[in-house]
Amino acid sequence: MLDRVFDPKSFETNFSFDIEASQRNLKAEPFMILLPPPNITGSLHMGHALCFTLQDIIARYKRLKGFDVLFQPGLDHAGIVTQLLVEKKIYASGVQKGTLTREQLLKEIWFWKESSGYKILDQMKRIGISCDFSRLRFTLDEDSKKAVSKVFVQLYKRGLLYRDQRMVNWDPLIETAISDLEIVEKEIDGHLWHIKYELEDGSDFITIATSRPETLFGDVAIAVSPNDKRYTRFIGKNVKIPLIDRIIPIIADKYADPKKGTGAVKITPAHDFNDFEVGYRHKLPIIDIFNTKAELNDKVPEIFQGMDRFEARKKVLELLGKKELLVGIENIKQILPFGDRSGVILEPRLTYQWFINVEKLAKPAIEVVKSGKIKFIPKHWENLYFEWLENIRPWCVSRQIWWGHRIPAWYGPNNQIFVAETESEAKAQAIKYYGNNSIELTQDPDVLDTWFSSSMWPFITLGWPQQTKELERFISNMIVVTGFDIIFFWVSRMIMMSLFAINEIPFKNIYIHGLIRDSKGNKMSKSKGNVVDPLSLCDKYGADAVRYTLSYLSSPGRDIKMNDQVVELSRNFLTKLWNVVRFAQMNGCTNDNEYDPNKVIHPLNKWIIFEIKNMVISVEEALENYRFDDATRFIYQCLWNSFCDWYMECIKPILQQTSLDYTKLEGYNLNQTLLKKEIRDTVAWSILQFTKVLYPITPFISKKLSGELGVVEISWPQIKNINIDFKQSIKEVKLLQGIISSIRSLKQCLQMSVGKKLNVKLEVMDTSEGNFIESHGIIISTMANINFVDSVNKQIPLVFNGAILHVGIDEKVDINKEKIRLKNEIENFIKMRDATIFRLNNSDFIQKASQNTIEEHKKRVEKLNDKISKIEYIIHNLEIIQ
RNA sequence: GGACAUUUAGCUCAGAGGUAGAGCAUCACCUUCACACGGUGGGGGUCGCAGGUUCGAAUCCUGCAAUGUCCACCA
Repeated sequence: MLDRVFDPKSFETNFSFDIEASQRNLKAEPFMILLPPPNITGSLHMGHALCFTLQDIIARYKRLKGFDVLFQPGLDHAGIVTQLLVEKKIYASGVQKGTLTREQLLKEIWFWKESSGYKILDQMKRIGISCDFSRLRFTLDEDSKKAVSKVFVQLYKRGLLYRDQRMVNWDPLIETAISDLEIVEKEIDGHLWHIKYELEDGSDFITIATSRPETLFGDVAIAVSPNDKRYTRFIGKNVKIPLIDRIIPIIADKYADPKKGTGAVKITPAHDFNDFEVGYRHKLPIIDIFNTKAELNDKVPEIFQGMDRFEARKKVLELLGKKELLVGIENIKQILPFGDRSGVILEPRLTYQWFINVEKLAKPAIEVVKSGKIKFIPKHWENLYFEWLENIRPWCVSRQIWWGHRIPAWYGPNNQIFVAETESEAKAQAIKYYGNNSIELTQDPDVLDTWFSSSMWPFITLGWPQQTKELERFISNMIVVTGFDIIFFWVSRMIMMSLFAINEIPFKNIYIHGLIRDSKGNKMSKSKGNVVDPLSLCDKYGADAVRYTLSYLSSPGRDIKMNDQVVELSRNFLTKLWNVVRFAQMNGCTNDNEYDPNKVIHPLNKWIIFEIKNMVISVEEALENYRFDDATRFIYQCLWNSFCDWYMECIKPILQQTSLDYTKLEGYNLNQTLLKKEIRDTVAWSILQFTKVLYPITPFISKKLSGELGVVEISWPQIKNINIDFKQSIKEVKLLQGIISSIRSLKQCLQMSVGKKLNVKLEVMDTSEGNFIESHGIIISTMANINFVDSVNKQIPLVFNGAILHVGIDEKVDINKEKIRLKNEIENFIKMRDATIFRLNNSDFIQKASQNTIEEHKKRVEKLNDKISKIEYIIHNLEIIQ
């Protein structure tokens, strides 16, 4: 017997889903869910919980539907993040910065990974994610390394990957290049300083505006617009750079915008993307004044050398001020690029890096989505995908850090590059090239962008480059579930790489879920302190409640506002379910394998079977379309409104009765014992259907409760074989519900004294409905809390098909309220009826509306007329009493 | 500057060319034997605004507004 109190902690931790997650059926249709590998530095946040839960719902549903499901977990080595974290730890322990060798650092990181890198997997298990943990993959394991090298070489051989000296975004804290996607732009309050540059001969000066005065040491020209009359006379003359008096030319270039600043702009090719372009056009030199940490180098006067860029700015301004060359300061809003990992302002920097010419890879990737081979759900995310791919720029894939896939490129003495999967192959190439086998090769010190290996995740997890059975079976039969924020980083690159490396689409569907927000709709962030921790929610309400909430709130294209209150709702629902099973146990309802829903006789049983069948069909349809919200809602409504509020309440009086016998009734042929047995079996059967459809969403409680009723293995409901004719039963139960609701409303309106039962005289017409009402009187009297009597004095008649219920009322009761209520009701019905009649009288409507619609309208008028006349009858009688 | 999304009850959100929905909150009543994390009965909305298409628009189209997000640019 279940505990009186529903406490998820009492059973959730007892369950493990490892076995079913690893069970495979090679004869069944394959289906894979591509789990985005969390970082080894990660711990489970709400976004993970959402993403993984939705995937787990799909995985479990597909398993129940008989698919061969592969749901494989993985971990991402997360280059920069992990290296920063471990370095910080090492430095905190007293090690001097910069003294660590590459080998020492890598050893420390591997050690850290083995001791703390698996935390998130346990947290995933806590929320019931049923991956096959025996197939765990890591983006930096040996097989991944082989695959990464192979693809790198392929790209290189096809000319899609190259090494080049170009301007890149440089992170001076981590001292590495990063890709365009790793930039976060932030608006800050900045200044525009106006600085005088004197002409070489001292005869005049030109004033430029800059937000970065410290870069003047790297200036190589002043540019003005060729159309700017203010400056025409300066073009071709030379100026002296303030403080250092180096001579540079004034040039005309369309880049200089007369409307911006002073119209004259200093050109510093080494430290600005646009200036680099201008410098290139005018064949100007490039003077890089920073080291890798963005400290000033030996290209500047000695007092500035080694100075940080911001310190240098202050000093430059101070000196300019003293020389009266600083002639104005404007306050401006600036949008500056920050490193998303380091949080510092990035510097444009000219370096040698490896780039992928993604433009070529993008074309087929656009095509597979345009042609519908790959679908985004919701569809509108395609726009974002296309927009990015159509304007894509080369992807800088090299990083000047140590933790990651080492670039498989080696350099000979004259810097000749040898790209190969292994060092010995590179060596072989070198021997051929130099005709000499005593050549020393040095491997490129850099590693690849973490997203390079992530982009290969769909096929490296399946064993590529080996042609495994899994690869053949599951590639292209996948769904990926993720957030919109990594469509660029991950999704699009996986599509490009799969098409390139294995010539297959990696997956068919991309489900893009919403963003988790706090209850006010703000993004969750540590700095705001509004982060909701999924694991503490699990501790408070249970993992099932958290999962249920996420599923319930996952409407396509909408963000999820998460707070305790919504999880409470889920917990309440699960409590309800828990108590339903307690009821079943108290009434001896357990699973009977002989039970056949097609053979039930009692209309209530037929009706609830019908309701459940419909619910299952709806849930299936919803899940097939990834409408987790709908699926959850259908189950909720069926369990709570149909099963608990009506079915269970109706059968209670029957189970408690000792003298009820349906054998007399035509077509029933149910004696007391058989009837109760049929009800108990239907209760158990119904609950089991609920545990089945809920299993993908709330696996813990489903498993627990199903077990309580004697079923250990959970399967998807078999409802296709249920083919009884429900029509009559639905009609009867609706009649029953109508009668009960009417009496309840009436009673409430009359404000009868607490707990007092109404006396009702039942007048039965000799019809099947009449007989039905009479024989189910026990249900009506219990549910509506009335006594059936032979006669009543002062009464209100309630008219139904087949019977009139004369509701006896107290002499003192004020029936005016009831009259007002009924008059309002009748007014509404009349309005509705007249609107419908008006439409039917409209010749355009009759001509143009569909036949079905017209029929519906006619039926509606009939029904409304019937209701109206019944209420009129009651009002008429009320007036007589008065 | 460009694009996308959102706008429906006090709140959170479904819906959708033909009678405006749910949960929470609210009001009234009820400790009845599965459940007060419960039950019963109520109240509450010109579906952001303005046009258009249609017999009929909350729903389709156009424009606008507000909010959010992304991309691009900025001396």
